[in-house]
Amino acid sequence: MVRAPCCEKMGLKKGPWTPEEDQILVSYIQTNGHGNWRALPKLAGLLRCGKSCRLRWTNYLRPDIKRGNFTREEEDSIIQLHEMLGNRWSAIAARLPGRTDNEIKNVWHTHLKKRLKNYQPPQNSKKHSKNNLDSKAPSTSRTFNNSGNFSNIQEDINGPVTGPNSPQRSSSEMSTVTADSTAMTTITIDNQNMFKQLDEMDSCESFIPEIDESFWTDDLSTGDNSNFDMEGTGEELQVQFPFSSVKQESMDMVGTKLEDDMDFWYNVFIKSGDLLDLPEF
DNA sequence: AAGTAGAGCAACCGCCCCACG
DNA sequence: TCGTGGGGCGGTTGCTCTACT
Repeated sequence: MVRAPCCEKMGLKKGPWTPEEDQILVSYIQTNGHGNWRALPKLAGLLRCGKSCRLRWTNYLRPDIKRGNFTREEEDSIIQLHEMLGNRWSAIAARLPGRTDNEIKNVWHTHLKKRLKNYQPPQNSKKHSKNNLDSKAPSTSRTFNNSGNFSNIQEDINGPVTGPNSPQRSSSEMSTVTADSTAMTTITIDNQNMFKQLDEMDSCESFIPEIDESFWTDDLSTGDNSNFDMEGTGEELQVQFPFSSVKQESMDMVGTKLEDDMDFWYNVFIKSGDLLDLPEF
């Protein structure tokens, strides 16, 4: 069955909104609320479809929208959240008060992608052959490199990571930390668990610590290996950073800024999986 | 000053999810 | 249980502005 269009095309206006239309929409919603978007334009006397009204309201007219340029902090947050959530713009927007998904999406495509590209070093894609990755596995393989950046190898191969309810997700819950002897440590993340964790953390505003580039380039550039005390398990996990990184001393996830940051990544990369499969280093 | 290219951004399109009857 | 419609989301388009030649 062919679905009827969301609005009658004939006679309805498209394109940029005029100040008069904005005024009508705002005053109507302030008086009556938006209720049924499809019925709203008729009731308000607008020659627009409900979808257009909803978009205009949510992306531009809503009183709680923060206008103006994005701050460096906001941009950093977007980058971090995008690493975790992928193109789930609404989920990212939910963590940035006053910003809309559309705005974030635009900023990403116009500014941040370029910004990331500028310091994204070349990857050795041979290290991540498709054979090494279950094509149906709900995981994203991220590779730390010498600059401390990481890229989404799995996304490169299988397309973008989808949301937590995507039917493409399988029930596989394996998380792995692997390393080769040359240059990179690859951490395969179970997205299903990760998203579940993120959803659980929605209410925790302090979930994401401030991490700037110096976290990677300064703090993690002095050591060789690191021992992580697995939180709550008493189990010690040795993670080798072949880019000669992390401080030698044992880290207990509390205290210094470095340790707080590692706690964050520990939550994202390690704790998100139920199993750790640690091959020999 | 005029033409062109690129960037930025608002808005649209089409698909998907979910509530409801 | 299934069909339907509304709302939400991500991708894309196209207009406007600005910088450059």
